[in-house]
Amino acid sequence: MTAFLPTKPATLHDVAKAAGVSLITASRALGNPGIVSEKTRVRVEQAVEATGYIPNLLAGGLKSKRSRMVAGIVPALSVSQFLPTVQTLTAALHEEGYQLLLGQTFYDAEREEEVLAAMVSRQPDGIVMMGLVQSERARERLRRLRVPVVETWDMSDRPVDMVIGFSHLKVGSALAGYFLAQGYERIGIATGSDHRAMQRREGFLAAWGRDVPTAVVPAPSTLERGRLALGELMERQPGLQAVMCSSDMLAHGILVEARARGLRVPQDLAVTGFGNAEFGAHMVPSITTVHVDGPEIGRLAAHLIMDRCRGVASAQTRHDLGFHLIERGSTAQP
Amino acid sequence: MTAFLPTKPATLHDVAKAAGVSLITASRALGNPGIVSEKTRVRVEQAVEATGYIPNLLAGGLKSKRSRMVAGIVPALSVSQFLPTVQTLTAALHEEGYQLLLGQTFYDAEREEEVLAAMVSRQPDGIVMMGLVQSERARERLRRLRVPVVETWDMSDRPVDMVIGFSHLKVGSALAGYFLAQGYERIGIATGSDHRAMQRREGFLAAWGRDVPTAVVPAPSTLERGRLALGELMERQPGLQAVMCSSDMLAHGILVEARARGLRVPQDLAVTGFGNAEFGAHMVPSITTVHVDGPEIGRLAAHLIMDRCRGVASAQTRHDLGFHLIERGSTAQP
DNA sequence: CTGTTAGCGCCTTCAC
DNA sequence: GTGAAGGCGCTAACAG
Repeated sequence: MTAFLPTKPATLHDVAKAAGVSLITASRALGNPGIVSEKTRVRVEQAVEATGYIPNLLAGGLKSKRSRMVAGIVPALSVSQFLPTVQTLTAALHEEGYQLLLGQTFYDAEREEEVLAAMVSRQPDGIVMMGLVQSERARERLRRLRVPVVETWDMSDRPVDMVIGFSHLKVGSALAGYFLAQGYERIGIATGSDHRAMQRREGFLAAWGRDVPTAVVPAPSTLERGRLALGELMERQPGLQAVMCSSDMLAHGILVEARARGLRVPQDLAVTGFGNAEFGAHMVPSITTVHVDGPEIGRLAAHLIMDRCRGVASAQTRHDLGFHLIERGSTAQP
Repeated sequence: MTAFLPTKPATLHDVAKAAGVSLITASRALGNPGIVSEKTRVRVEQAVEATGYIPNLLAGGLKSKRSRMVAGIVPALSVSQFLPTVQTLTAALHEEGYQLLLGQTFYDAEREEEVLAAMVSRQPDGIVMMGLVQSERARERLRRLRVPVVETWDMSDRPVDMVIGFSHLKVGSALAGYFLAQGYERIGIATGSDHRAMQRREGFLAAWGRDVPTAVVPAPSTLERGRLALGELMERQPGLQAVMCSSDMLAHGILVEARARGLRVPQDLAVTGFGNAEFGAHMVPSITTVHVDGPEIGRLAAHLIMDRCRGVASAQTRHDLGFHLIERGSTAQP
């Protein structure tokens, strides 16, 4: 009946007219079907079909103050560490009619502020950060904003709002404990330069008790940089027995370089990674690593934010998901 | 002066009052500084500082019909193939004050329609798809919408709107040509089940001239599945000499499994991948692969969409970026 | 260069 | 259960 050429997209007003009800009734039939009569609801739904109506969520958000968008901020999309988290976050939000706005900081505090400002302008119902918010100014602004903020992949006594993650210091000390138990003495560290990797190094050193030659590689952590790191460490530490790496890809590079130099792993050189990437479990030798439940971080972040939006906030602001060490062939004989 | 407690966030109205100008002048001072007087601009900027004003882009978008958001849709974030594209897309959009809304289809046509509908409700100024839009219904809807749509990582005679990519058929036939030139005879294919990988297989078979044993692995393509695929292919093709893989990670799995079985690469078994992942260049042996300029796809997509928004659209709707084969150690002696 | 007027499309508040 | 106003925050379109 109202099948005009779609010169102008249909608005709720058109739907209401087609259904013979008022605008607000049409709105309720779609947004809160329980409170209108069955008959009305059906007629409105038919009118939606007939008009090809697509709701404008921007307009809805303007009045209702709920944009149904969540900002998700990563250092860079190429940091594969965070991908499972972003994936489940996006999927869980989608289930509830929320969408993710993606931003990248490139490990730069200034860009972080810029990206956060850009996100905030879009009135997100929540903000999920991979890592802690670096800039103190940004932390302060976010606090004032009264928007749920979830920092992830780290732990803090003083989060902006909520935090889901684990202690990188403890990961480091757990690895040091493992190295000690294995009896390694001349060791090295190959690490990315980001805050979290450096925290793991700190934790390692604290438990290890003395300084350790360290090759710091710029982001992103690639296989090639792992290879170069081994070269550097072997020069600096004669008789190198074991290397702790800040990612599985760096560890992979160490394995490749070790083989190229004729070193047997783990007999001549032991290697550990971080992140439990899929490939590490199935290589030969497989890579000893630290596992963190990345997907769960994303799911939990989504739910914490959506609960806040619904007003069913829990008091718990710190969620420590822990980690565990997975011993594999790169440090131990099968 | 107006440093009240931030009970209500400042609006442009507050800024205008603080600056002693009208609302619209304040709007122009921020959105189009060139057309107001220097003095006015400075006063408005000071008022912004004083009030802590943060623009509400939702409200602006409602009136101006420009949301300054672009939808970016991937099969899944874990498909690392697309990451460089999404990364540059997001970054290029950010430069111009646009943000990316992220969606995932999980290779499912129904979810694709769902995600597109959700995105469209947010009034994006453009839509970037990784891959072609599958569902015919969704294609038709997108056409009506009069929103710039860029399909990527593929080529089509009949894109919804614009397409940036290359021909997967040609990639396949190029690989077959290479296999023929190398003199391989008993070969196999290990491939993901997605449309693009299957197109490469089709192209390969067409140029190869006869059927080839194929191990189809479910998404995502992992190292483990590569290992399993080699087992399957060796059973089905005695004397296997070479395997074409649909991704570098699958090829990596083949290499691992080959070594585990005591096969030398490339002497006993040659392997090719796809995507030119960083690790493939630096492993030993390095992986022969097909390179595609993923970052450029993202940049170009961003610019095509932003040009359309500015009305400076070019007539070219198909952008074939091509590809090239990179010969490395997994098929050739150094 | 600046201001007034009139909405964008929807949802909240209050009536009926 | 339904409806009539009014306004969310901002910006096009005209005027001055």
